[in-house]
Amino acid sequence: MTQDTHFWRPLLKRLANFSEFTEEEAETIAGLSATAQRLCVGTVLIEEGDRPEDVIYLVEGWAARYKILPDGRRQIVAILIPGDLCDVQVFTLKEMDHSIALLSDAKVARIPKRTMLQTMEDTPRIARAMWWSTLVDEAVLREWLVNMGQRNAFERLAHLFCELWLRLKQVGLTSGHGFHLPLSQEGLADTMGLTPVHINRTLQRMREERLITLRSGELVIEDIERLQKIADFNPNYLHLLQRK
Amino acid sequence: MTQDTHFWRPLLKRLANFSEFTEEEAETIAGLSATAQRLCVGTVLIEEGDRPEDVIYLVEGWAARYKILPDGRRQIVAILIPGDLCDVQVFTLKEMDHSIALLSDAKVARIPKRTMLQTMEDTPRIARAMWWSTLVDEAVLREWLVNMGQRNAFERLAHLFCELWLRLKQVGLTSGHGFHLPLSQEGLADTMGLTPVHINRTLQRMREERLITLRSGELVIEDIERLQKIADFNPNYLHLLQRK
DNA sequence: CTGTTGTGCTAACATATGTTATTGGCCTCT
DNA sequence: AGAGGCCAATAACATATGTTAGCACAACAG
Repeated sequence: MTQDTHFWRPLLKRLANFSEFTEEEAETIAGLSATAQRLCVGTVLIEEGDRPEDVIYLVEGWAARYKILPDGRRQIVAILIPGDLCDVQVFTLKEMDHSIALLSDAKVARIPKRTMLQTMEDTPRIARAMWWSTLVDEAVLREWLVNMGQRNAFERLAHLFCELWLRLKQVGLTSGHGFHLPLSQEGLADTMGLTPVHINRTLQRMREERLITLRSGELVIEDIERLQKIADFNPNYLHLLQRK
Repeated sequence: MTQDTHFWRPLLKRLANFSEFTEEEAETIAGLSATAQRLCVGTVLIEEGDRPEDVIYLVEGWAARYKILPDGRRQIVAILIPGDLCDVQVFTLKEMDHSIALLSDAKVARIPKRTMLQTMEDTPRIARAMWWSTLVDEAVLREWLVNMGQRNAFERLAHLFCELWLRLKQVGLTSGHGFHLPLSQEGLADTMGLTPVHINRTLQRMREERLITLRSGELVIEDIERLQKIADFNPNYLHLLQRK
């Protein structure tokens, strides 16, 4: 366990796209949990069928929501980055219909059910902001569906990179046009509904065309405008305030 | 405009999967709107970029959420059937990131923003049920993503048919193992991220294998167990009470 | 009655992506 | 220092799905 008062920065930054909080509200959020836990890559946070007793808050590191098919294939249906909450509403649905696991070593905080429900009841503005973030998650799912249904491998990967870059920038985790991407080519494949071999081919082409650099988990987007154009990337679905 | 006291049956049936309502609560829901409007196929209910002032309730007929790409391709990201609400939370996000249009002639009721917000505030149990239904919509999106990412055309279509059958049964719109399917092969293609030609091929194969009959918009599932097995259909994501 | 339009169906061919296999680099463990 | 494991890279080949085109039929409008 570690202590760190800056836990909640990224969440507050994200929610600020919905509404600014007062000092008091920010403190309420910061009071949801004071400690975080270090966990290592691959740790399964929540499993399909579970009825979790906590909301998990991702302080550092990446995680993924995914489903496994009977024959072992895996589809990642969402990527979680620092500042993301795993299912604010986890108590509304009776049972998890998917699993969540860490994509990298990470630091997570747990918010007990009671605390969460009480806070939502006592501070409607915070409750609304949390719901807002759930709705944004849903919007992202819709865009991913468009991505899978209508775009080819090249456009699809480009779109993912554009999205991740914006989301990471929002919480201050980019450096210039680059960021740390803790996903192997197999992880990317499971995200995009493609095979690792084809992800590799596609990455090679992106490098050839001088769109990106990717070495040992560090992605640099060399030409973001062209990448966005290729992906037909329109950030409206992220519902950010600053349309940039 | 027409009057009809049974408007709200399908919605109440659906929400019953979350919680039973008292007589009084049921009346509150029925009081959300007393009139419905007939509209014809293709009518666009809400367009990307809109800031709607009403929640739309689908009384009869089908609708689809979709996004259009710059080159005209369309991806359907959700199918709405009677009893479905178009965005309870429409006022939480500032702007629509997708459109909704009718897939058939339909009857819709409009619930004014004020009424909706007031009801959510006054009757927390109803509010929670509405949120529950939003979460189920999100779960469906996740399953669709798995469908697109991991299943081939045959399995994918099979999965869609299984889902639609269950959802329609829930609101009493099936007859035996059949139901009315107001989607052309092009509509199915836009839903599955495939071409109409390939949808046709796939339907032919389903007929050959005696899985379905489909003639002039009437679908009959001839062997539902086999279809579910092919699709690897697990209804848990619909979060129904009766696991059937 | 006749043109028009939408929809379903089929065929021949094109291509994006999957499959299987091999290789080499880089860690980590012993 | 060697053994084992994970990951990236590449090649040769297989196949699911896309593309383009054409025909038939029903619904509908003039």
